[in-house]
Amino acid sequence: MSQDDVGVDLDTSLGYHLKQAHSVLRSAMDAALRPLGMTVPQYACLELLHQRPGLSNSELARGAFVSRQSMNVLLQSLEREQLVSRPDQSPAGRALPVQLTPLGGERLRAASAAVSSVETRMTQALNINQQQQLRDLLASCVKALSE
Amino acid sequence: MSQDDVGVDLDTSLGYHLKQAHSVLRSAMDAALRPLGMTVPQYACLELLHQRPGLSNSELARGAFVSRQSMNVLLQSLEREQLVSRPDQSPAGRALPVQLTPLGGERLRAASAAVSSVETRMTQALNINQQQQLRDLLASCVKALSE
DNA sequence: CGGATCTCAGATCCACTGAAATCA
DNA sequence: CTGATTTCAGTGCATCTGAGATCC
Repeated sequence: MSQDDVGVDLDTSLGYHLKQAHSVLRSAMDAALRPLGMTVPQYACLELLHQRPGLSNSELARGAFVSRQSMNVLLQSLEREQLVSRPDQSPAGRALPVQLTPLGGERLRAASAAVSSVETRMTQALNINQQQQLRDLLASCVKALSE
Repeated sequence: MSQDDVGVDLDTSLGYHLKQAHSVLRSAMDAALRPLGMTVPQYACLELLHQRPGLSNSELARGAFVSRQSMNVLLQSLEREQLVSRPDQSPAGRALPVQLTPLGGERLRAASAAVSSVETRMTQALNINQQQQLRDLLASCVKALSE
């Protein structure tokens, strides 16, 4: 467990810190959503739909950082649970706009509260400026890697 | 795609930015390691072993943020490829200390170079102070969530 | 390009066994 | 000192999720 050997690369690697933070946050969100019978990808999908109603499967997949296939099976399960609805026929083109049902909105409120408390806990040691800094720095990294 | 509706929560959510950054970085690392025939978890395991030789399966799992079982099958594949070695019998207790083989060290060097170039690309828009800030802010989040 | 299905690899959960440390 | 309890390591099994390829 000691780190007094040659390799301290991990401690200076941004990628490692990013991976660690993501892992810890993911675990905390899992734990917070489990009592509600919801998974993190499901929550992400519902949250996305709340803010951008009528997104297609592919758009939801991109927004939730999963593949189209994964989002499709996820949507099927959400449809079975009556949390979202899709028309049988596409109104234009091939995309089927997904809508949040009233029940879906209800479940989302509870899930949002749980997730918000996790995020609050995560950022409790950071002031407003630091939170903004962190968002900006992460956005810079994303932008640099996407170019 | 427009975001002129009520929900802008995603843009202010640290969790979303974290998820996005992690996703983009993961994709970039996947792409960089693919030509070398290596996956991200494999690289993480080798890098960890390089810096802390003799770690056990469980310790490697914690360090790479995967389950013990996943790390175990990963180690089995690395053993088949002669990149790591484990004694048949445990010298003490039940833990089998894992060692990097010369071939493993060789492959790791190439993989490290590929990953480093990705990390450099990611942080090229950030100066030294900003990189340190980002590490510190992420560490604060991890610490807050772990308490 | 978007949607749906099939198939496969990867990861996790659950449970069991074994060994070491700790304590009554 | 001994024996019970706790903790942690490794492994196999069943299962689930996610991604790729393909077709429409």
